[in-house]
Amino acid sequence: MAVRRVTLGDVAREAGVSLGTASEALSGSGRMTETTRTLVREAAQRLGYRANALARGLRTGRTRAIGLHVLNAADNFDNEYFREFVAGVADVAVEHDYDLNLLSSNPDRRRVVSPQVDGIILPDPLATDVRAIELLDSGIPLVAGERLPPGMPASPVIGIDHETALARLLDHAYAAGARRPVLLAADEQSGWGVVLRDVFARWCAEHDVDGIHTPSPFENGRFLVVGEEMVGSLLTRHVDVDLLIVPGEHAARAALRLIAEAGRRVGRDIMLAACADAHLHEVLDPPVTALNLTPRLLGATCAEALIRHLDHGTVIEEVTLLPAELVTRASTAPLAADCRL
Amino acid sequence: MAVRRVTLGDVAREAGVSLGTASEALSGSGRMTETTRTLVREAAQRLGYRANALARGLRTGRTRAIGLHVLNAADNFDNEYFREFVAGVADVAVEHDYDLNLLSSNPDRRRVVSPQVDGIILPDPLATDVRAIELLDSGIPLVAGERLPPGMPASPVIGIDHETALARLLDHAYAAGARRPVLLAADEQSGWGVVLRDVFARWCAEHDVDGIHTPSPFENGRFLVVGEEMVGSLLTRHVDVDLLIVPGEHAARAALRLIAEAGRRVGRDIMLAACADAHLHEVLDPPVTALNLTPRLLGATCAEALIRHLDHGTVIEEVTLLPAELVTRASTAPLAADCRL
DNA sequence: ATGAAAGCGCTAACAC
DNA sequence: GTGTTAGCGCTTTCAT
Repeated sequence: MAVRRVTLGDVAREAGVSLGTASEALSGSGRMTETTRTLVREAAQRLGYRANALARGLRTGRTRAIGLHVLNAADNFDNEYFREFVAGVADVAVEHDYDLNLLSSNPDRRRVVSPQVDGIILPDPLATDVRAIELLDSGIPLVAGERLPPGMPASPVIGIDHETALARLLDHAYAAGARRPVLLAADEQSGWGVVLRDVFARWCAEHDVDGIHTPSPFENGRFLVVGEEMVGSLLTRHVDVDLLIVPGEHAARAALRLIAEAGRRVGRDIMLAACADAHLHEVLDPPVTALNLTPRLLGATCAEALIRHLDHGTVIEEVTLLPAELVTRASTAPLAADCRL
Repeated sequence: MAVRRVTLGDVAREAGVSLGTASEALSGSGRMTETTRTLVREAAQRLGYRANALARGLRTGRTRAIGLHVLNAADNFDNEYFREFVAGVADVAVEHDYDLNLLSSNPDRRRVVSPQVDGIILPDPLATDVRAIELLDSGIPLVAGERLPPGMPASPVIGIDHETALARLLDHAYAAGARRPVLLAADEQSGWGVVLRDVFARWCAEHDVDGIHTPSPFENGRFLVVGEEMVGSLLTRHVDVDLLIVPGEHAARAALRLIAEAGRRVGRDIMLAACADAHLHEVLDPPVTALNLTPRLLGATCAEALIRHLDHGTVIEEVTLLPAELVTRASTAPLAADCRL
């Protein structure tokens, strides 16, 4: 099982030089005859030498790996948003020859070993996530991929300009006749939820509109179950709701069904929109308006900033916000004249 | 930037014991007074000690991380199949407190450091993938998540029983009137492609059916571009095609559009099915029949086997095949009587 | 230009 | 029961 690995010592012996020389020859550093260098290179090649990353890391304090904190892999991968974020990070990591470590994360249990990574990306930090807090406190270079909820240790953040995006969505729906909006969004444990709540409240006040905000569990496949009664009771309690804003594609799909079951029709007497776009929205019936949060770009930007910091010491800005784009589809078509408040 | 980390030496000094004692106290091994043990534990707690995984790994030869080889992260994450696979692996890794390393993989360049993982999962090995071959040869415990294409170094495999599944799909379509099937599937670089090709050929021979097999690029979002002319020309060259089998959801969606553009109607004069199911198939119009390859289960099974091997030395079977389920939907409804060959 | 040697933080074998 | 020590494979001074 344990294969005897070829070490640098083996290479040095094979090449007839000392350990230190072999090391420098391969790393390309320092002063050296081209002759010895190629000699060592050939020996390494011949033996199939591959440096032991652990030993190197122990010595240098660098691992050439970045960590991606994942709170609950199974649920998170259900979201296109998260998948795209990971893809963006992975893309950039590969490009810079960094490994990507999905940091295992049972939220209840503290880590007993420190993660063997040079830097960490923390997508969608949650206030209740013990491990995330641990990572924030660890002193390892870190960038949060979305704003931090209140109460968490500070950190550089790269996030989305939800303020502008949500306002634009609300404006769009308002123009189409919506006067009684409901926002189903992540709760205050997430920075996303906090921002959306605030923007929504402010917008409603400014437009003298009586909006309803209902914190909902984080968007994923389970929304189908959890959201069921939430949306159902909403629609029966507030029969005049004419705009339902849900977190993402799973909720949108569920909402579409629930709205139909409530005897209402999206595109005629009620609108539906999602805060995070996904391909699924294009094929739903009707297609669902959403905010394109450019998660792949966001992930890539986080990784880019982190790696640049690690490789060149570049300082990461305290807060960077990327714009989001409103993608309008049939689900927010103007209400029929006889359905307007 | 580089934070002075707390080492085991610090803990030992704080607790007033020696290094070795501190180590054993924390790892819970061997003989020891409860008193000293708690003494050390408390000191570690007080100092916020976190073991250095690198040093431990160097010493023990174990890292408690498994590697997942990803050929092209961006493309792969487009597929529900792959995402689910990763989610399954991640789930099990977390459960056993293993970290999951997405092994960065520029296929053209050899790795210069050996991956710091105890074992490797190789989903969908491709014959052309230099890094995959390298990993197979590395001697690191490995399990392939799908059968290996011919010519690759041997390895334990956990895959899907595509033989039974595809035959079942073909039988189903045959019963619904299909007599002129086309299989668009991965090419011979992938084990999946090879199996599908063989099964398809055998089935066609047995049923005296004139099937067409066209190797296609691996299923992902780019199918929309690549598959366009492929499907288009197929439909014009062979106007009597009455069953189109595509790799996955992206191809299915594209095919639906292309078939419509060719003036034909799925569910009436032509059938459509996919080799790998996805949620998208449920919401397409019409919903698309597909084989549920249970990718999450497959990923989990791979991880389970690998970790059991690493933790307990359990031998991994040479080949394990998981069953796939045929999920029939409207896209393979019986052909209208006047459209049958 | 090259060799020798120290030491990164940890575990395990061996003294006491 | 606990302390001492060697050494995992590597990089990096410091001599030569």
